[in-house]
Amino acid sequence: MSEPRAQGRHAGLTRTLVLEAAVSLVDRDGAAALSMRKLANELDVEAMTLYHHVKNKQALEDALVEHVLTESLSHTATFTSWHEALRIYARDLHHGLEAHPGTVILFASRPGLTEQNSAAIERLLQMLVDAGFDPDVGLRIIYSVASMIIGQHLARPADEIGELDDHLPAGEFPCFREALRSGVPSIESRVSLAVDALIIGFDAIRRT
Amino acid sequence: MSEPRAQGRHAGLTRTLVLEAAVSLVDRDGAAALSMRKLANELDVEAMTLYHHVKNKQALEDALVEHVLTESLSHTATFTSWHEALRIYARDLHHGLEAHPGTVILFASRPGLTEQNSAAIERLLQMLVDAGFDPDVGLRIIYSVASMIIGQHLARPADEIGELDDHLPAGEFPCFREALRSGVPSIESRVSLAVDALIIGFDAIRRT
DNA sequence: CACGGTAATCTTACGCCGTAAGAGGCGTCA
DNA sequence: TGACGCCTCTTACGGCGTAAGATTACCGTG
Repeated sequence: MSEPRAQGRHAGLTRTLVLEAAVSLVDRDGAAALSMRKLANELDVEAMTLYHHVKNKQALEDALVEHVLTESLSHTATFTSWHEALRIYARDLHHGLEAHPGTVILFASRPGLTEQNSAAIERLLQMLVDAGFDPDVGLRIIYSVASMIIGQHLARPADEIGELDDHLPAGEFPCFREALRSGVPSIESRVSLAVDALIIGFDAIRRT
Repeated sequence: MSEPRAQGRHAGLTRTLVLEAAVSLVDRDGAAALSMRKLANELDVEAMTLYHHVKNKQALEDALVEHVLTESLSHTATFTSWHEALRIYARDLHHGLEAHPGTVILFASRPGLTEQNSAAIERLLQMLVDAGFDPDVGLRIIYSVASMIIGQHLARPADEIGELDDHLPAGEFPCFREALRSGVPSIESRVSLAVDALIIGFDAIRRT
């Protein structure tokens, strides 16, 4: 909010500072509100200045995805079973997206194969193969868990169902309404049920 | 591509024509390439003309989601079991997204509680409740399946892994590489495995 | 046929957006 | 001191969604 800086006056900007400001902005206002100009404004800088610290907007978005993944998948615990490993991967991803809900839509449009994520996948695959899964089945298992978590975070039943509950003829969709008696299902309850089911199912498939 | 029409000259536009052109454009160039101006251009019309047929761009995107859902969930078969019902719901959604891959990202950002979808959910819930699931568990089951399908369609391993396979030190990620020996996992194989696992898991949960 | 209303279309304009091109001050090191 | 390179700003372009309003064709009524 200060006065415009003369050309050449350093602002002390850093790639890290840029990314942190971007995460804050996205957490506060959502990914749709992320623009180079708004982000620059938050940093008291002109938009073009950002291009010295990130290649372009797409690279910035990739970096945000990487930031969230690095933050959530950082620990290098060793696991006692593939169940536990999968469950912890799911939990970490879930918590990361919960901490930065605005970034979910970025996960939906960017690859997400960061260093951290590849390493986590490698560790998971190792455990799955050791447990008797074919490597390609193991990979599909990991994709299933990650896809499900991201998909669940994209779905906002609260947003969707609010309207439904109102402008419906009251006699329609009795089961749907009954299912909502105790409120809209929380993301925790949805993720938890799906992770449980997937792991039970994978275990059964392993034994065939 | 004809000459500009004088004001007031009718172009014979229809909401349906607009939506069909939008689906074609998105199927051809992706959702990011959908703009009111480009869509208008496809229809030989000025951008503002479209606003007589759709409220705004967001409503247009909602309508595209509805279009795909209506197309894929249209049939009203009766099912013999909740397994079968879930499986067919998953298959229909999967086929719909496969037919219009460009729209997947719209499913990720828009609610998607269309008439067709609500009706399909109601039918599914009915079967799940009859089979002994609590209504709220049934709803979470449906959310799990839908989220997983959409998440799987958002993930493009081919895009992601191509680069990985190249710029990696060749000694790293041995399991990951091994899992890719027979190629990147197809979306069919990923969806199929995940649907199987989910249904086995839900069945086990039901019996507890 | 005349006429008036309504629906469909175009025109113009505004404030956003990403970013290409280039100018200018500052620190550093020879 | 001078030269160079880094960081920052300025300007500009073409694209975006869409508000406001002008223009014309069509249709129902007398």
